[in-house]
Amino acid sequence: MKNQLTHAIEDYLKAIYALSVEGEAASTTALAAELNIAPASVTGMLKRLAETTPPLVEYRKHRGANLTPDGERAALEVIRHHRLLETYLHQSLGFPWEDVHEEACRLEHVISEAFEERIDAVLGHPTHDPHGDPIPSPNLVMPQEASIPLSTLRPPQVTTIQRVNANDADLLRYLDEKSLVPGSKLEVRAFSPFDGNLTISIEGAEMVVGPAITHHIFVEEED
Amino acid sequence: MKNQLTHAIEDYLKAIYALSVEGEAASTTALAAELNIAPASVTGMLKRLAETTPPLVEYRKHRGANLTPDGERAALEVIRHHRLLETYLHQSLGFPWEDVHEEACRLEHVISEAFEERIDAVLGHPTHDPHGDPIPSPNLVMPQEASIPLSTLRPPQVTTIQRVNANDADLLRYLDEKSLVPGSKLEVRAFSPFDGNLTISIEGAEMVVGPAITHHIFVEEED
DNA sequence: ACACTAATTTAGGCAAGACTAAACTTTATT
DNA sequence: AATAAAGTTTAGTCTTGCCTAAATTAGTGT
Ligand SMILES: [Mn+2]
Ligand SMILES: [Mn+2]
Ligand SMILES: [Mn+2]
Ligand SMILES: [Mn+2]
Repeated sequence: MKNQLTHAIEDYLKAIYALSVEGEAASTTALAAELNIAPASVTGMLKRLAETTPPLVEYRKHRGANLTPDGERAALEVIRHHRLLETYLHQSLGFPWEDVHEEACRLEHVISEAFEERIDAVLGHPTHDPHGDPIPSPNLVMPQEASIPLSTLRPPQVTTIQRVNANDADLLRYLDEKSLVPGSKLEVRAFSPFDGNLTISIEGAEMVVGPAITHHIFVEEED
Repeated sequence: MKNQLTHAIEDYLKAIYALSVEGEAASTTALAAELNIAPASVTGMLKRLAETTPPLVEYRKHRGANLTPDGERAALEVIRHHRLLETYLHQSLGFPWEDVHEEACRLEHVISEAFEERIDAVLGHPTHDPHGDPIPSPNLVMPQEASIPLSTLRPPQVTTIQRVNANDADLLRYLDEKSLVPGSKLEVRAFSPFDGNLTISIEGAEMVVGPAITHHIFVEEED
């Protein structure tokens, strides 16, 4: 059962997990883009992943890939490592939040279960990483949470930032400066049609933010 | 200058460093034993390491390998990572000292300079790892320290444990139990010829230890 | 000097993971 | 339904890092 997965395989599984939300298969090109690998290479790897014992993905030519239960478990294990590491790097080692992803992406493949347990304990069993993404439980269940893009809100509206979905370090640094981080309360004051700008007030300050930003910020869902 | 070294290469350089104390070249077999790799494979790697730009080792057929200045710098960088990590795992994350080596051996190849600096700062710039080995300075100078095997002492003698040289986890666990760790003061009370046993008192307790143990314990040198 | 042994190298192979170029499907457009 | 565009797969190569078996070299004792 405990077959040693390579770093490469773990990254593939993680990417497939991320791209196959809602049961949709992850396409070859999407994976290639996500992983920065040529599409041809992805095809090769998907075939291998579908033929391991036990198979880690279900793969149909030209249709893309889905994780098998085994594959999903392996993916969640890596994601748990990743998110715990991000949290640890940020909270305990003082890494700026825009830097944690890259470091965690290397460490995630290498830490032992003992390491995982220790940082989990030191952090007090956190439920979310610094970007607001939920951390899978020790028995690998991913908490299901609903949130909607800030870009879809219309004034007047008060809400709280749940999650920030961005990889670009510069954008993350900017968001941090403006307090556009998980936990921040904000009020949507105005909406401009055509350009989709929102006027919001957050932490006492008022600001206008365009869709290139509001698209990446997820807030609590209304009832 | 900053060529990306692979994990495998880093482990070779570290092993060559360890085996080539006093300028002696590291032999193929010794490296093979240290790295758990077939001698033939070691030969192949040594040739590659001697032909990189810049060369990392100086290699002469049947004569073994020495590090070039570039190779030594790379080795010291990895050793610094390793020893800082061991210290961190032990002190900050509460890993038992017999487990830190294995974990550090994987992490050492993967942490960034930022990570290195953070844990160094959190630990207060430690000079020695949990086994008493000196940590190379940030600019990669290895402190030179003299110590002698406990097995060479003869009563009566009082000394302090400086360093423990062992990889076996069971032995390390045992030593820890008996307070045979760096920093412990001890008194050599008696020596048995033929079997080489030493009677020592440490932390109030008296005990007899054989050469299989005293060989691995290094104490401060007399003047 | 010679032969035996231990250490080392050579030769040939394999698996993982990547790439490019070319061929082929699927999907979208007209 | 025909065709163009986009997406995907096949085929062939490369590098890294390891392996085993066989050949060779160095070192030692006589
Ligand atoms: Mn990764
Ligand atoms: Mn884990
Ligand atoms: Mn290592
Ligand atoms: Mn470093």
